[in-house]
Amino acid sequence: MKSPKETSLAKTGLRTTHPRLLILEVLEKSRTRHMGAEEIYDSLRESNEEVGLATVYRVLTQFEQNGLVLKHRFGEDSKAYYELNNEQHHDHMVCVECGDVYEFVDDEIERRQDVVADSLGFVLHDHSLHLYGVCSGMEKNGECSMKKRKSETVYQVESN
Amino acid sequence: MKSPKETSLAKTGLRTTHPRLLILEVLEKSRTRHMGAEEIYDSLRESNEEVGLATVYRVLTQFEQNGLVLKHRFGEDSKAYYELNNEQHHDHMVCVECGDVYEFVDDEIERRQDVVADSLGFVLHDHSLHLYGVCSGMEKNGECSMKKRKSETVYQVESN
DNA sequence: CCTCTTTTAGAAGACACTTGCAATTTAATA
DNA sequence: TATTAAATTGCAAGTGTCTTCTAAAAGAGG
Repeated sequence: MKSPKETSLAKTGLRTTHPRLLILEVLEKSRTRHMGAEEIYDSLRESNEEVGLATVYRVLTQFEQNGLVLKHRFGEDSKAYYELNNEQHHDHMVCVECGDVYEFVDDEIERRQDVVADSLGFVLHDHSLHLYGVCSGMEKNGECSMKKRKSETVYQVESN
Repeated sequence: MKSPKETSLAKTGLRTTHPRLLILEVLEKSRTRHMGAEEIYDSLRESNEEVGLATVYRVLTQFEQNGLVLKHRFGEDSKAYYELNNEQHHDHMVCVECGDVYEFVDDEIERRQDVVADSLGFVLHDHSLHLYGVCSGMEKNGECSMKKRKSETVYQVESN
């Protein structure tokens, strides 16, 4: 009997190892769904799980290559952030004060991107849209508005 | 009598130095308008101009802080690219095969970004939109379509 | 539980910058 | 055009993030 995590590893051909299961677990439990490699490493050490930093990097790279996670770079930040791939395409809105990341989709923007690529004579492969601003919590009272957020869903903007 | 480059340096309060003028010149002459620090450094050394790499980095940082240049990171590329700030906001379309960068604006996308930020309760400060694909030249015959391009203008997509 | 292959930890290395500091250059003033 | 104080530079050393090397350990099939 395989756990869901074992199943997803099996599908990629990657062996089920302790470090890989642990890293998936950390990503699942992540409040913001977006974590840096070092952050994942620290989180593991706090739970007294001995996983080397090099392994964390290696595993994340493998996960990305196998579509299990998505990798992003935000703003000037020179490090990468990883999120579990929920198979639902989305863009990112990042709070420049608290660092939290919100996910959204806007169909109109998606459509226009195709038009733009087309106009320029490109075959579009991929895109990344990052919005940077200050979230309502930080704006109002300096307290991150996402702290208490429980469920994580991609915000679908009304195409009004 | 000041040259345009001296004038723009003066406006920032930065002293007119040989390295700074040279770097502005290299950026002006750049075919793609988007260059990495090391690339600028190499270009200078090819013209027998002795400017240290650290200086190139330092100057580019100062230029960015003073609004003379814009800094971008594209895709997985871990290095930064710089372009002269032409004061006309634009997004980027990058060819994943030849590496060339095209600039464009789409008013509809700009508008929708405001709507999205608003819906999420954010005060929008900034954004970056990168489209990745294959340019027509590379797609057709493996030859970069931008090579012969002379004038560089921001492509304004029809808001059809 | 044996054997083969994959994976891991830790150390060393790579890459893209950044910083400390003494020497040089700039530019305001004499 | 000299003088001089402050800004700037070059080089070397240092950082942060990530990758690679190797011997040892752990998975998976028989």
